Amino acid sequence: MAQPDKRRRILDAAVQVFAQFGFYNSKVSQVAKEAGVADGTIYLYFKNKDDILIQVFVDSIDEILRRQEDALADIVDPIERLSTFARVHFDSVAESRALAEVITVELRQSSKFMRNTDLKPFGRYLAMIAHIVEEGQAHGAFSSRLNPRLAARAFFGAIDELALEWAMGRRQSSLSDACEQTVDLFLSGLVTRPHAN
Amino acid sequence: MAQPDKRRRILDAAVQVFAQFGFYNSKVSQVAKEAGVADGTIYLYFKNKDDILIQVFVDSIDEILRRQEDALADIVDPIERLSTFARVHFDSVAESRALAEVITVELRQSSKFMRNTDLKPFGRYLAMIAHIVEEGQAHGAFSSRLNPRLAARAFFGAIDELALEWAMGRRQSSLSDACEQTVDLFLSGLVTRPHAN
Amino acid sequence: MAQPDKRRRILDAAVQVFAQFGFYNSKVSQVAKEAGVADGTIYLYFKNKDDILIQVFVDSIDEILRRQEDALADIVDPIERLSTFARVHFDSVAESRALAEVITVELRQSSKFMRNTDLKPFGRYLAMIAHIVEEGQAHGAFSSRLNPRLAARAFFGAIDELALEWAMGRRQSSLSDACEQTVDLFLSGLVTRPHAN
Amino acid sequence: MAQPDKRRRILDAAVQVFAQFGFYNSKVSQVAKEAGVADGTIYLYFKNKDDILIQVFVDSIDEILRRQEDALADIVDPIERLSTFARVHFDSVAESRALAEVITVELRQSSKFMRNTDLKPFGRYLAMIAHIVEEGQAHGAFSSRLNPRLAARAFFGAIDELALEWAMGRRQSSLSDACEQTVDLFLSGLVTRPHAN
DNA sequence: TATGAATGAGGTTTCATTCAT
DNA sequence: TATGAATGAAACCTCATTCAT
Repeated sequence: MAQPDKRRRILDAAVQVFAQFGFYNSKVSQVAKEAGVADGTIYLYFKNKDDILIQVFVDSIDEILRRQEDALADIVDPIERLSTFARVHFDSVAESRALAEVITVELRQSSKFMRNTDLKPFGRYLAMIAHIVEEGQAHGAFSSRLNPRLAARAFFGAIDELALEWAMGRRQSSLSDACEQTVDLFLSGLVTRPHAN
Repeated sequence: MAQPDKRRRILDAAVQVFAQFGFYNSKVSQVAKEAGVADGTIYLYFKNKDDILIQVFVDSIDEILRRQEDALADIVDPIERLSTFARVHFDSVAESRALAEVITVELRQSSKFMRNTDLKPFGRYLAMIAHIVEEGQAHGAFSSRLNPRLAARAFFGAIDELALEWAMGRRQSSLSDACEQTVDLFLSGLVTRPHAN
Repeated sequence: MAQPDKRRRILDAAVQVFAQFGFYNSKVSQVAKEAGVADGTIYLYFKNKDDILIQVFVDSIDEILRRQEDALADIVDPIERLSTFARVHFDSVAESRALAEVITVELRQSSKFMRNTDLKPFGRYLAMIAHIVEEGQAHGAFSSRLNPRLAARAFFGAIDELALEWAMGRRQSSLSDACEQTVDLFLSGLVTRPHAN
Repeated sequence: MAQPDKRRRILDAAVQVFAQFGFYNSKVSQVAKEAGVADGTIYLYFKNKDDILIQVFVDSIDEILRRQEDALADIVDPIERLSTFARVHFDSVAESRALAEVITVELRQSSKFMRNTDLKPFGRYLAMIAHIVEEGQAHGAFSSRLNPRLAARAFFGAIDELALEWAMGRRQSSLSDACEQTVDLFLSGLVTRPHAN
């Protein structure tokens, strides 16, 4: 008792356990044990097991969204904005491989979750990318041929897949390399004229 | 009596059920009912519930691999090869939204599945893309700056994410558009000189 | 097909399988495989799984009863009759350890079987012993203090337990020794005056 | 809520249910109902259904072993020791016919149980008898012709069979009579000179 | 707030038995 | 007679959730 934030400890424990066993193969009692609380205590902070996963996701996306906003605040060049976005994403994922696995793998898993209105944060994340693309198009820096939402989705898919590869432990190069190359790949396709890298 | 291929009927039923409810929220008895067989019959053809999902995946990838090989057989131009690959992928996915959902969503879900040696077909799928990239680099058509495996993974992530968006029913444009734009995006990044589209 | 006695083969197979796995842990399909017949064939010769065990028992007891009757036919001395009985029992058991295990272990297992009227043969077996004791008492060779049925039951328990020990593979002496000593032990208690052995 | 010892209540319930229906024909839910607990509660105290039977056995043998040790503590005469042993055994069995049936019938049933190392208590029980015989032989009270382990096993078989007869409800005389006669029978065979009964 | 023993609904799986061939 | 694919009832066991303390 007396730990300042029990909710936080449960969420952290959940990330570890879900990453190792998968959401549906994880037991609430495992999470409780990892968090050092009683099983019943979980239900003082979360509605049910699903809710733990949702909160993990919401909290994580919120945190990354905050970081993205901070990082992008002073950048105006569209190309630099997109490349910064990718780097912040990779850096965030790199902080916790377990978290990366949970948000990229577990969450897609069920339409129940994906269709959940509480997952709007994910929509906001995609919208953020799309917005960067639109800005770039407005600036004339990005090709106007592309549908911003599709480009955003494809961009997210690419960086997420690379983060997943890294998280699953089959990485054959550093996250940093992956980041650079992905950005490179995409920027070439986006910019009206291939940027001199 | 009994329809000729009961195994096939069970797999098809499983795809429908898993797509609708998610693997872990699907009951074996639902699959049996959908397939029009008794619960026990499932276990004459599959080791257990997990095995059904694995076989869905293996069979599907095998089928798509076959299609890709057929489609690519006579194409030599690297750019065209990659764009054909993407189109075949989208076309395959378009055939069964349920199957798309299952192979893109359910399968990531558990490292238990992803690490399973039976899932080597997925590795072959990625290798196929990487190979196309390498050929392109050898031909001088694709930039040699890129790590083929990373590029393959990113490419797969992008097209898979778009297929997922389409499958999950939030598509705001046709699969066909998505295909075209993704290819466009990537090819611009890959080719040594931006191709005139 | 064409095997002369399929019923016999199924019974023999059942003895082997039941002895190894225990009745309730044996599968009808195992018995069928061991007997080299199809699962369904079993049901042409036996009402159900229980019936197989009952028939194993009935057949075995019938066989031993026949042997006992043959062996005892020409013996009149009560002491010799009892010692012969024990020897025939041990010899029969020694012929098939599997059979010994089935009839001594599996059959007690369920009151369902023990109370079954089809198990009368077991009653006949006990009655045979009791009869030998009664004759001995009439001849004045055995003490009349004893209740023949109790003595029969105790005698059976003793030789059966030794047969079980032997069958279960923890025997530390030969069946033959066990036989001799048991008879010795009992005869000393039965005879009006300790016989000179 | 919750009687002090739920484990005890489950064991007692199990004895009743197993005795009536046989182990393999008993359902865990029957035991739970008889014990007045939920099905799942069983698994807080026992690993699985098999474990319940094993614990019934281990607990019972432990209890009887304790009684035997108490009863034999002050007795030195070998003949009296053996006859006391038999009486304690019969008395223990007489306390609960259901328990008698379970420990004598169900437990033999499966080599899985008999070969289980947890059943060492049964070995200790046999060793106790063998020890009494050895002491008797050392004292010169019992014939040295006999192998103590064989005699112990035969003795156990005899008293157990009589206890079983009594438990199964076909008893034609009292347990007390059975006890007396068995002891009588055996002692006559064991003692160097027939004791004056 | 916190606990953790108890609950009990319900899923996966087994396997004796059937029956069309 | 013989087969063996198919059946489907039912049991064991798990585990998310509750609630008395």
